Amino acid sequence: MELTQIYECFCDRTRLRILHLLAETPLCVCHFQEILGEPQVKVSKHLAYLRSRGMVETKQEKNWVIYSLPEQRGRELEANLKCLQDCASGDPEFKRDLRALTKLRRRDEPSVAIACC
Amino acid sequence: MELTQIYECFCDRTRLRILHLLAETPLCVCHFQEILGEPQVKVSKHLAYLRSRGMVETKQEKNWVIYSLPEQRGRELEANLKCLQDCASGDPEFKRDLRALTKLRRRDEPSVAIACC
DNA sequence: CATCTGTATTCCTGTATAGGCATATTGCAA
DNA sequence: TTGCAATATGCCTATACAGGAATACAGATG
Repeated sequence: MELTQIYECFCDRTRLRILHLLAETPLCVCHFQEILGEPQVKVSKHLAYLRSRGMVETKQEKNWVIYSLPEQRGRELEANLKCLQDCASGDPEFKRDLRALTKLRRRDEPSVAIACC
Repeated sequence: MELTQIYECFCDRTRLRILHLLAETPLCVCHFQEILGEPQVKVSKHLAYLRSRGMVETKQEKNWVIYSLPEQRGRELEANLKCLQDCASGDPEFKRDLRALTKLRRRDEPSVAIACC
């Protein structure tokens, strides 16, 4: 994956929030909708953008599509994801997202990524 | 500086090469032209882009304009610049740029950033 | 089959950029 | 002053998104 492609994926706030969440756990579209508070189209399009660039992978689970970070990540992607996590730790919005995720996981325990919505 | 703004600056190869060089030393426009092998307009415009976003600072030195990274860098910028340096170390083009810089500095010693071209 | 749910896509409009060419600008030197 | 060197800017065209509205599609369920 080209370095600039990584940064192209990173240069939108919604996509950053998505990737930040995915660093924590795989998620389906409706989870993103709920946590980010963004309309379905917007979320879906950004996910498509990320997928078209190999930044995320998908897996069909019944009616849902589960997004996750790729299993195999290049050195550069790995470094930048780590850097993002570091930067995110000081940002109120990212922290809020993480709290929302935690609450949602507690609610849906134990099968988060399956019976997701 | 907003995190996404950093990534917007990072998502063009020419700008990445510029920033990678600036992490080493301040430089004037014609140095960039020479090292990058890109036309003056292109270099100048990318530098203007970076300056308009506070990613670089300038200083007039006689007939030349010396560009440098800002003295004060936020935590996020610092982290991402470091990450960029790390990623660049494995990229042939970035390495070539660095070699070209070294050669140019040797040639222009000792007053690199002054009698620059 | 009919329908519902979750997700993707198409069409549209507005905005941002990339990069080239020509030209402007600024400071210095003869 | 005239001219040159270094740099910036305006105008142009092509391309890429962002985001909303409406619609399509696919799988599950009744």
